[in-house]
Amino acid sequence: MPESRASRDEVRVAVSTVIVALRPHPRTGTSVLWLPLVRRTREPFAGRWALPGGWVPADEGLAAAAARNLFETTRLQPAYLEQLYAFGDVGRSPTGRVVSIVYWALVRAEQADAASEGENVRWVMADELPELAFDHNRIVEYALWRLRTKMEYSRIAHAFLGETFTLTELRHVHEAVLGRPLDPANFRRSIESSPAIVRTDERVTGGRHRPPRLYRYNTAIELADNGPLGTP
Amino acid sequence: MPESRASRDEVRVAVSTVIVALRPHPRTGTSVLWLPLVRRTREPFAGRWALPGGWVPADEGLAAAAARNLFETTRLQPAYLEQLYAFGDVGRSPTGRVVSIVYWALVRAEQADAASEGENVRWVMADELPELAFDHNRIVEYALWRLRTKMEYSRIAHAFLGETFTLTELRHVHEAVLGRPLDPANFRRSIESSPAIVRTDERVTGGRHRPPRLYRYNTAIELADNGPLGTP
DNA sequence: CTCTGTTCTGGTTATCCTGACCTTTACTGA
DNA sequence: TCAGTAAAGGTCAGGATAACCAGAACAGAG
Repeated sequence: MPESRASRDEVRVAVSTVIVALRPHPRTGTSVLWLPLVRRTREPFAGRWALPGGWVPADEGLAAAAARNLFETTRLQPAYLEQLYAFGDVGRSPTGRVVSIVYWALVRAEQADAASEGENVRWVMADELPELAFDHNRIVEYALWRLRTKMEYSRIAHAFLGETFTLTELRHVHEAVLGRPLDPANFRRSIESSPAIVRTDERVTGGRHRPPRLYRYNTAIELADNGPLGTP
Repeated sequence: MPESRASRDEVRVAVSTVIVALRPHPRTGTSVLWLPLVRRTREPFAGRWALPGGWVPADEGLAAAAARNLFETTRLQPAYLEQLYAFGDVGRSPTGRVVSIVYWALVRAEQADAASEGENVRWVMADELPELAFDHNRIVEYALWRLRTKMEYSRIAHAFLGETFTLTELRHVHEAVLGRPLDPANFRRSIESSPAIVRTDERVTGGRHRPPRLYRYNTAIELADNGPLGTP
């Protein structure tokens, strides 16, 4: 939520985005969830960390406004963007009534590494969040819950990976999101029975082990069932 | 969406509600989904049917505004109210930019029967909708999809029934929502294995058959997993 | 060249869940 | 007393899942 233009009898509309990336834990090295925060430069909550966002102009769609604000503050262009929830309690902002349409985005690890991290943008681990401005802690909590439940029936893991990937890479994404280890053999079976992911003939050599095959998403199949809205 | 107060550079916030009730089909007699529509009295779309709704005042929460608008236009007080989606495309309304926070509500059959149905409020079957104002057909379509997918893991069927109910009544609710018949024996097993619904010792006599037992929801258990927001 | 550690890959088994179907029970109304 | 109806409970096969085991294929050390 950006600067305030307080006024009575007016409901202002903002967009905020919860962005999630997969990066290694600094100590254990296992992949965990990270998200970028921006430092607020104005009141209210000046100096506090918050989710990237801004006001919605009259001539721009909600998703477009979320993506634009995200790019302007962090230079990130997410591989996945989905509406999460509209937060509109009366007391959310001390400077007037604000309804925030919150979006939820995933970025690939390469993008996250290349993203500008300066004075006012910082990546933090999802389970080590500081106290955020407004009700943003609650928003992040809800976003992570949605991520965990959605992973099961959708192909959102795709957003974290490149065009091709090994089964172990894909399994690491699932493990990071779900927070528990998965059996490699069973995971392989569940993926190979799904038409959304196809095996290629390519292999990856160079590791001290049997070379794994590369897989890719089957773009012809749309498995994620988001209902009549397509990608709501 | 109510009357327009067109102005440039301003994003107005409205709430609309998709309300669903279970009532018998006029010919077949089986229970199907119905929803109440209100006739628009002003431009744009004057004379067309639309979802009940209105503007959000600065001092009222989103869910509260949805419930109040719903009561004022239809006298309905839903047993269940949940946020569905925020629709905010630029061209939704011909009279300026409007972001509609759409809620989704269920009412019991008794309430639906007692509801005022006059010149400007009419109940229609979900699969025989007329052409609605704005993008409301698309909104209803999405709401019904959510209802069908959510029925599986939640206790929302409760909203359609009273305190106690027989398994057949509960099964009829599920059948109406899913649109297909369910095996009574298997349905019984799935319900009895769930801790959310408990069997009482009461029976219902009067039918020309073995008297069924009454069941009730276990209020101590919160099975519906709506995440950290509780009832988002 | 052989050995070893690692991960990939495929297979087996027990278990749970689901759907389809059948039988018995218990009531009302003719 | 009988017929009709729906409740209630049981069986059984098939599919999905989880846990576990074993061989295959590489890189690097010695």
